Amino acid sequence: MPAVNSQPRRARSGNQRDEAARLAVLHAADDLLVEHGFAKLTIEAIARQAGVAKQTIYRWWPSKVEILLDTLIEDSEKRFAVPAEKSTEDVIRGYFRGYARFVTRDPAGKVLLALIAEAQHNPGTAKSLHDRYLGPRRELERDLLTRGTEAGEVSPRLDLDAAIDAVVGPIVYRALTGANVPRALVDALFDGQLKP
Amino acid sequence: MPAVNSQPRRARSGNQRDEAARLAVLHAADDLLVEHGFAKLTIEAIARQAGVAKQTIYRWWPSKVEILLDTLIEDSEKRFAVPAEKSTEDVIRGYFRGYARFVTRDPAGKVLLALIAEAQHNPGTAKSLHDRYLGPRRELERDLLTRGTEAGEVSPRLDLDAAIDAVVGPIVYRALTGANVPRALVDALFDGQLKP
Amino acid sequence: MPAVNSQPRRARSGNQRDEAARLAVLHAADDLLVEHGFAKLTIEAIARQAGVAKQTIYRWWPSKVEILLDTLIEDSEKRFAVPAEKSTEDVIRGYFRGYARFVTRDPAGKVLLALIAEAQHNPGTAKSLHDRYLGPRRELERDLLTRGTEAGEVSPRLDLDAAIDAVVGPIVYRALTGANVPRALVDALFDGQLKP
Amino acid sequence: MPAVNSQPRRARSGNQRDEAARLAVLHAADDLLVEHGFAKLTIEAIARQAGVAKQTIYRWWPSKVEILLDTLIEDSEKRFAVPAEKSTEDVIRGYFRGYARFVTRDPAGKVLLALIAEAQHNPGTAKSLHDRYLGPRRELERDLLTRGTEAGEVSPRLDLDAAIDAVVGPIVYRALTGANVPRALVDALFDGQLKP
DNA sequence: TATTAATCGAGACGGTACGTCATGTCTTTTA
DNA sequence: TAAAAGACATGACGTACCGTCTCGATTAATA
Repeated sequence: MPAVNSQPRRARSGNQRDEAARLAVLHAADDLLVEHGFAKLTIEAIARQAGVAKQTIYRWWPSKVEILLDTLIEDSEKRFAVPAEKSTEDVIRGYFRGYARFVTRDPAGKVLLALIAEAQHNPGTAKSLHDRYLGPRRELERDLLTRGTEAGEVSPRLDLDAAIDAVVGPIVYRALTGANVPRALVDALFDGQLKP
Repeated sequence: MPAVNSQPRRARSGNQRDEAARLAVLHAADDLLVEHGFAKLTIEAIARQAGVAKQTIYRWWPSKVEILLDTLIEDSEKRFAVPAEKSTEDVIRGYFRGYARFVTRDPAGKVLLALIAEAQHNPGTAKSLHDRYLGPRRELERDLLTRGTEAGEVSPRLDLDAAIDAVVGPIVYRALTGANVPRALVDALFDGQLKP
Repeated sequence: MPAVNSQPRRARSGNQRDEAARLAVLHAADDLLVEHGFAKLTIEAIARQAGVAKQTIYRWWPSKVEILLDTLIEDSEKRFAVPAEKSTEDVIRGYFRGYARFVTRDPAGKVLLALIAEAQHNPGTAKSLHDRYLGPRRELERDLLTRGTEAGEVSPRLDLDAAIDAVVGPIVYRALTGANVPRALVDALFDGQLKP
Repeated sequence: MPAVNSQPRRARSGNQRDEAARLAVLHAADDLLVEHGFAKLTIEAIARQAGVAKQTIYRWWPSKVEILLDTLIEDSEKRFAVPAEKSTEDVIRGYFRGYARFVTRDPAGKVLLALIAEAQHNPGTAKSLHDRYLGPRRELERDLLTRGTEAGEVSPRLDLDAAIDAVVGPIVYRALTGANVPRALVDALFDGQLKP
């Protein structure tokens, strides 16, 4: 059964990890999740879609969760990075708007929702999700808000983590329950928690 | 493989649905979820644990999600009902405190988290969860808040659904990510959204 | 992937073992061995060819060796039974001629050679082959020769097992090494060992 | 995973074939066959055991059968050569006694049995076994017996190949079926076929 | 004294088959 | 007619080897 993606691909590079295979797996996982849902996201299907041997997947990823984390981390960085420099009110507000857009309208955001979901079923997923995604990102978010607070741009009503959860929580919860998250709602949450 | 739960049980009742079998399935599902996690919650395992034939499960429930919804609805009603009468500030505040307790500390609350999770993987689950649980409950929550607003006990900053999500969202999000939800946090959310 | 053998087949018979499935497996094993050789005789291929689930095979046979033993026992009985009644010289001589024909010219005889071969690779196969085929058959052969000796029809030069091996050994050895076994050779072995 | 056999070994010899690697492979194959049986005799296991890269094996041997043939030919020559000079009755009788000892009691004899077995599963093996082992050896055996016949030391009842098979066949057959081959049996076969 | 060419260990790769498990459907037997 | 029992086709799981390949290192013969 040949690869589904058609480009010539594959300059097999001997002893070294094959970057083309790595990308094929990540894209296949992404595609399958978006097109057919998590239930159809099996290792066999990924291998089939990517034109890759199952063993190649098992060699590099301990589970499909880690594959999804890899795609999530890459996609998040591109579409949804935590601003590392400026901490003005508008930048911070824009970050949360971007968050809402990511989890409700960007196909890549489905990966985050799927991983939060999977973490309920599987303690290992929970740990990986925290260690590799939620934890590091939260660190950056805290930095962002700390800098904003010091600059007098924002002023959280609650302790930092609680304040972030008070904004992010409703966004994610609505995404998980299939509701939309209009920009006005994000702004209201932001104003309520960070601009009082 | 005989039933795990030991009582003699089962006066097989021919013509009528066997209530003992129904209860055995619900308890088995609950037990398995709490003790071994969602991953081990298979139809086969439920049948084994309940000492029931698979077909008996398939006859009465279209999927294991509906089994869990049955247990969730029963358990919610017992431990976590939406107050139908009084709508004082304290009652409403108490309701959200109960919500937080349910999803973070009550084993039965794990069922709700598991169903929210499963809904990400499976559109049918999403529909059932809304139609049978989230929707009806939200209706009651809206009533509760409406009565509270009319009585001048609370005064939501946002439209009703958004206001409820602004309180429930952070609670559920923290539960989903394994964080605790101290009573003080619930109170702060409540005060911020409903008492301004 | 549908069954290869085409008849409508399969009136699935619920609680009871499905005889059609059993036969389909035996025939598929036989066919594959004869047409493609032992190397292609995998459980997956048998399942495919028989239009049967792998699990159905694993449910009833501990290994493909036992499948082959089943076919060998049935086929041997039909084509190559040990004469149970008469023990005249001609009957006994005819038996050994039949033996030679079976292992060198009958496709079903390939199964015996394959099992002797597999027994070298696998102690479990060796045990099964003895317990289910070689042992019982040797018992009957000993009876046959004992009756023949008592009737004065034959007179073995060696003890019974050695005498039988002195005739059967060359036949099987030549079959295993791809040589033919002409009738005259069988007769010469018979005359040399049993008619001196 | 380092080599299992411990000596420092291997002064990698650049341009030339590495004799140490060749021997390591042969010994590893022998060891694995004797200690763990044919089933565990995989190319990967040989490479592991020998501390050699798989490619080194594939470079020099087309299959593991050829490896075994190499060891068999060397070991046969040492322990079990066809007498090239004298052809007295005792020498010939001794040869067959040695044959029996080799296939039933010498670990190296297991290799011959394994190859006869493998030849049933694989036509390529059958050809190699004949071309490189059975054929040349049979040639020598015919010479031996021819010289013995001319010297009046033996007098076969059958044509040469049949006579040899009438002695060797029972020996090998009993070895294949796990029976012992006492010296007296060899002598009886020898006397019956070659001394009448 | 470089350069070339073949060897070696290592190990990634696309595959096939393994034996196990859960799915949802079906049938028989028992009460 | 409900329920226990369990056979069945389907298909994913994670593992083991297959035979091919490409690397970087080593070493002998050649230029």
